[in-house]
Amino acid sequence: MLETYIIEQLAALAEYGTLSKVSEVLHISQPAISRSMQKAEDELGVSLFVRGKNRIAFNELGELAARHARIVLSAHNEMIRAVREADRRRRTFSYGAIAPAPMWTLTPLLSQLFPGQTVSADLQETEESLVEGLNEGNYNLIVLLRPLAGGGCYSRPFMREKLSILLPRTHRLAGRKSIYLADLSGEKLLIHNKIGFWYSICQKKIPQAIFLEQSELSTLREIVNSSDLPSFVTNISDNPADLPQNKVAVPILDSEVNVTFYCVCLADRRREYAAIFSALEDAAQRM
Amino acid sequence: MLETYIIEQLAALAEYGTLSKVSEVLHISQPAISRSMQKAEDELGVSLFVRGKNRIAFNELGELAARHARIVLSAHNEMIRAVREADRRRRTFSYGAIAPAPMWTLTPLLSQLFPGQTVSADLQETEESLVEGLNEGNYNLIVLLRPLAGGGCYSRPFMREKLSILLPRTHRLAGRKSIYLADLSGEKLLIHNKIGFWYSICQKKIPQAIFLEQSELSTLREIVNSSDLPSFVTNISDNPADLPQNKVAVPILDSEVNVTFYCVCLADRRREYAAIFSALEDAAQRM
DNA sequence: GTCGATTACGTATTACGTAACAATT
DNA sequence: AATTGTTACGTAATACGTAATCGAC
Repeated sequence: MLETYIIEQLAALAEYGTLSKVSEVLHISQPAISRSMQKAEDELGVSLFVRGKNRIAFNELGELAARHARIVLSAHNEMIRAVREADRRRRTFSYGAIAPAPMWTLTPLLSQLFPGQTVSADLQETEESLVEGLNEGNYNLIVLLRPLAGGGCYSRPFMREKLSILLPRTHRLAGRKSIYLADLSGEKLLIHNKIGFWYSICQKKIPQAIFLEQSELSTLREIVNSSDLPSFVTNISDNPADLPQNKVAVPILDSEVNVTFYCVCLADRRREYAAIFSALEDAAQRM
Repeated sequence: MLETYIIEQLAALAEYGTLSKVSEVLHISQPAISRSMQKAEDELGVSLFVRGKNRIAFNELGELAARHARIVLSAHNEMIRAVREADRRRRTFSYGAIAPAPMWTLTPLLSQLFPGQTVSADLQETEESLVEGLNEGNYNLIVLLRPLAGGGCYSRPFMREKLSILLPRTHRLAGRKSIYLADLSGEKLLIHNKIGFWYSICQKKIPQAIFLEQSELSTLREIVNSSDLPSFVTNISDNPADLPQNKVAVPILDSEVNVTFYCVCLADRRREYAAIFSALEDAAQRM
């Protein structure tokens, strides 16, 4: 029986050509490699090399053995990779979402429901990548803007989010009861760039607007508070009572920015995740 | 890195269920197996088992690891098998023949031409199995009754063999210059049963004959010499001068039993085996 | 009481590195 | 002189078996 370390060294010799090169790549002394190759021949009961006084090279059988060594090694590495990967998945609850708001509710909830597991949240801009991740097992759960029909999935609504524009009371639109995104044409707007699907919607529907992007949320808040530029708020991200005195939030009526989020999991996980859905139910009722 | 012996024991545990069973199957002590499994977990950095006080069972990750262990082991065994098989092929010259006569010439010749190699001869009754064996690499060379067209093969005739019937001078057919197999209808015939294609030809073409079979050639000769039953001789197997005084050899005219043998090898071996073919040429001229 | 698994411990194996050597470039 | 491979030798790692322990059937 050939031990793995010998097979590894055999494959390395095929790759690097000389024992000395193998020894420095694998951080093993040169004589050790030499002995390993002798042992390989001994265990196989076969000559694998043509040896000069200071040269070693594969013969035909050696080439064959080296090709097989690569195969064995790749199966070996795949074994280790697969087991570790399965373990990682077993101990992390990973979900993806189309927007940040649901994550503020979901992450704490999941941490509470699965105390042993790490909760990993992933913000994506497109629903396709989320659905793909769900089907490939990369996500235990995903949050979309619509229920996912068929495909062995189970969907459930759990949260509504409505976008408003935060305007200084002196702004030309501050008196409006409501507006459309199109009304903001030409404005300079402060915007967070890690907001999932919102970002592309706003880019698309506000003609000639200038977006002043900021990736740090706390920094963005400071800038919002200290400037007169319009920015976005939602019913979830911002409590109406906490808004600055000198500003007013005007609801935006476009249907694209008044959304319901849906939790989606694979159908065969529905039972396992029942606790999540009932907890979301409770949370929705308190909202 | 998981050493092979650990992977082997892991796979064995999946197969036999308990450490003690594995220990007796692999002839290793029970504590050794226990430690190996702990080491497997340690190296993978993952828990593979659910342990009771005197019970061990795979968990989900363990099942996965065991499945992969089987894969790794089969690649490992295939490596050893392939190398040893290639070595065996490298050191044996193996050929197959449709009849025994060519082997009497070929085997000594090949032993002489390839002194380092063992010559292995294989008698087959059908040409199909020979051609298949040639194409699969089981035979370096085969001997057929016809040249093999196409298929990347090279064919060369090297020997004729003609069948006669050996009759006591008192036999009703002993005076004939020649006969056909059909003339032997109803006879009791002594026959060797390891004669390749001859056997099925005779069975087929002599109606109502009774074949007294004998597998030992020397025994057959004795019986032939001490009885009055007809038997077969050929120009190759039997020198006319050595025939018993009280018997006569009558040629058989059926074309199926007056044959030319052809040596066939794969076309890309033609150069390598050139020495064989030229030696056969010489032998044929001396014949 | 037997069977199955683990721990403890001493032993034997063995894989390793260092050093020395031989031969090629 | 620098590089490459092998042999010799002492050491350190480690895989092993035996014995003992602890529970479960």
